Amino acid sequence: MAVTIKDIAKKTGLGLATISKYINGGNVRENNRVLIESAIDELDFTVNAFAQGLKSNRSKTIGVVIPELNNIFIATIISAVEEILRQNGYSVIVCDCHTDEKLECEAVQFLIHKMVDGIINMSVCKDGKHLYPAVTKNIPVILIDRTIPELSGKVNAVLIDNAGAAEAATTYLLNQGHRNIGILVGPRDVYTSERRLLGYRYAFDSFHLSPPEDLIVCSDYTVQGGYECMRSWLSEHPETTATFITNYEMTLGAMIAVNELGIRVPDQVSVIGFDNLGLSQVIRPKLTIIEQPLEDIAKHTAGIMLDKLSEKSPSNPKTITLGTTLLVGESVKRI
Amino acid sequence: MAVTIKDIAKKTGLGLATISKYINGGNVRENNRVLIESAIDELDFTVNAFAQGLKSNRSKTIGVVIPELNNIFIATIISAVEEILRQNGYSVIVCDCHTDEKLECEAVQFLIHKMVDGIINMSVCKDGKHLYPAVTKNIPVILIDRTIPELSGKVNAVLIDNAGAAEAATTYLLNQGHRNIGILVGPRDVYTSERRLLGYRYAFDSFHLSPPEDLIVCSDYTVQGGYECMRSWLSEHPETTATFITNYEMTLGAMIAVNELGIRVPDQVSVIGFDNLGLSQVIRPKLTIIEQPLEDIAKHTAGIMLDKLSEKSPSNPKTITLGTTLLVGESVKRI
DNA sequence: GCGGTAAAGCGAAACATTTCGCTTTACAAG
DNA sequence: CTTGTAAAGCGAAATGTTTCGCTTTACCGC
Repeated sequence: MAVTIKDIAKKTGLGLATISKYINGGNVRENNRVLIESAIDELDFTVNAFAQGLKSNRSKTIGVVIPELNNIFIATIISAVEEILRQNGYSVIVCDCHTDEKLECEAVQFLIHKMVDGIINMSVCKDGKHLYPAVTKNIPVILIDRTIPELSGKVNAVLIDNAGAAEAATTYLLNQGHRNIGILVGPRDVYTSERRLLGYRYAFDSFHLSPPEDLIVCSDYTVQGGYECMRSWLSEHPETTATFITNYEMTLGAMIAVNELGIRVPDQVSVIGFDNLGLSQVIRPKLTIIEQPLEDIAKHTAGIMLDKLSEKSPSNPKTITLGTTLLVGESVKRI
Repeated sequence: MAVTIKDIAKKTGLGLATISKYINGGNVRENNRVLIESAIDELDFTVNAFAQGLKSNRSKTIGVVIPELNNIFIATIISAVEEILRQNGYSVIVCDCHTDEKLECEAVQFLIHKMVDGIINMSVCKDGKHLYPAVTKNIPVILIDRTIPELSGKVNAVLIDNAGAAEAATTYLLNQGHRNIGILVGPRDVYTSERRLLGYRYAFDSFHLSPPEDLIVCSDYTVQGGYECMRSWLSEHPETTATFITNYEMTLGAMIAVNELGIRVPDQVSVIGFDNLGLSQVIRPKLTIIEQPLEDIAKHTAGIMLDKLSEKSPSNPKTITLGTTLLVGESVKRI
């Protein structure tokens, strides 16, 4: 039925090995190259990826396991990673585990069955057990955004300097004269959340001040969470002069709350948000925000993966930590 | 190196065909089943997907080609489709073509090389040429959200009743006494855009009225577009009493503009938005919106795909059109 | 205990490619 | 014209599964 390299060999009078060599980018005599190419065109040949995989044990496919596809921060990174990988001939299988550890664990096994050559994971599970099957089989793994101490030395990671980002934002607010600075972080046990809170405390430490513990709030990284928190800050803690919201969704929620209540930013309250995505650019006053280098995260992730897949002997895992930028807008007032 | 069914056959004393049968869910004598299962456990056997594919010519993989992964409407649908397909053993390869026809065309060929069993596509290309290679090879195709007349009868489609949705929204506004009703649609040549504008006109027709052509605006389905358009309506067309914004991003942009200008909704202007996603639920006043049945779109898409893949002889392509719901909130005033 | 029948089991061939270990070819220098 | 060498070409074996067309087994009712 289908056209195979045998047919190409027959048509050109060349051997199987030569056709195979041509396909895999090997050198072939010029006239034979022409011959092969015209035969391929004429018979409409395409190589059979199954047979290739069977021999080479490589699928040219990468598995991606994420907590929610339906999240612009995650989708933006994955979209950029996918683009680079596809340009290099790799397809990307996406598994959305809906922030469920069991589904995440199953997703990893599913991907291994599907013979993926590597796995990229923004992890839900804290101890990394779900990745053991991949590590055991020497499948390269790259953690993004969140690291897992138990897996240190076994897997790669591309992170951002969360503590540094939060410290920079908080320091900026302190330098502008603020002291009653609220911070809104995500769930207590999420890596980025912990680190961002830590950075906030560092900044106060540097100023030899204690942070206002009343104004430290853990929420859940959702719009709803940001909305509610901002309302309660404004009503229950009117002493709050500045707020630092540590992710995109919560920043939006907080700005909606502010708008609804008719509170003027930065006159009545200063705001530093997180992530320079879609809406951040439209909101007025122009937000002062921490910008994560999403494009760089994607580039490094794809780059490390391609490196690991092309190297003959396995090298040591890499961890890359990228810096963030404080984009100064008009949402912080000097007091 | 790897454990194969031969090893299982050897260990259990059974034949190759029996092991294969067991793996594929065939009947096996109870004691043999136990024997096979313990051998599989002991040797840590997993079937080799390449060899399976080579014989069966099926990858149990579906390709998805979309304009932007980084779009909550699209990501929500894909996430739900992926979940259902994965539960059925299918993996999903995502190709984000960044609203570029050339990339879209390449993505389809890429997926065919990757031996996908089916393709799901929210199409950028208007004439469907990019899908010919798939149609020719009898690979099932499902279009979502946007149809392509040229491909009618050759591919499946899951759509929503765009005209009906727009007609319902417009009729509602007319019934509330509005006449100067603005509509903001997407790019002129996008299917959903055309249909939604058509529905708007139908509604005016039913009332034996002509729509206010000044207030019909084409934008680009982005937050920025919604923001700018709402500002210009409010300043250049103060006669506007109601607006119908026909997608999620533009709805957000419009609401930001309204908030910034301190315009009261619905007292000064009534608004009907589109898509009951994330932010729509947080914005006050509670928006009156057209809700698309995202979950149903996903269910039907995955369902049709699984049907097509399991049927022995190819049946005629299906087109499903789903209805929308007008969720009445507090953003429309009776005048 | 026997015969009949449905279920279960079997081995070999086939799927399309890459790789191994050679042999052949081409071409330049002497 | 000969020789040496690097480049190119070659066929067979191997990869791990499913399918085909049978044969064997198990079990029921008589």
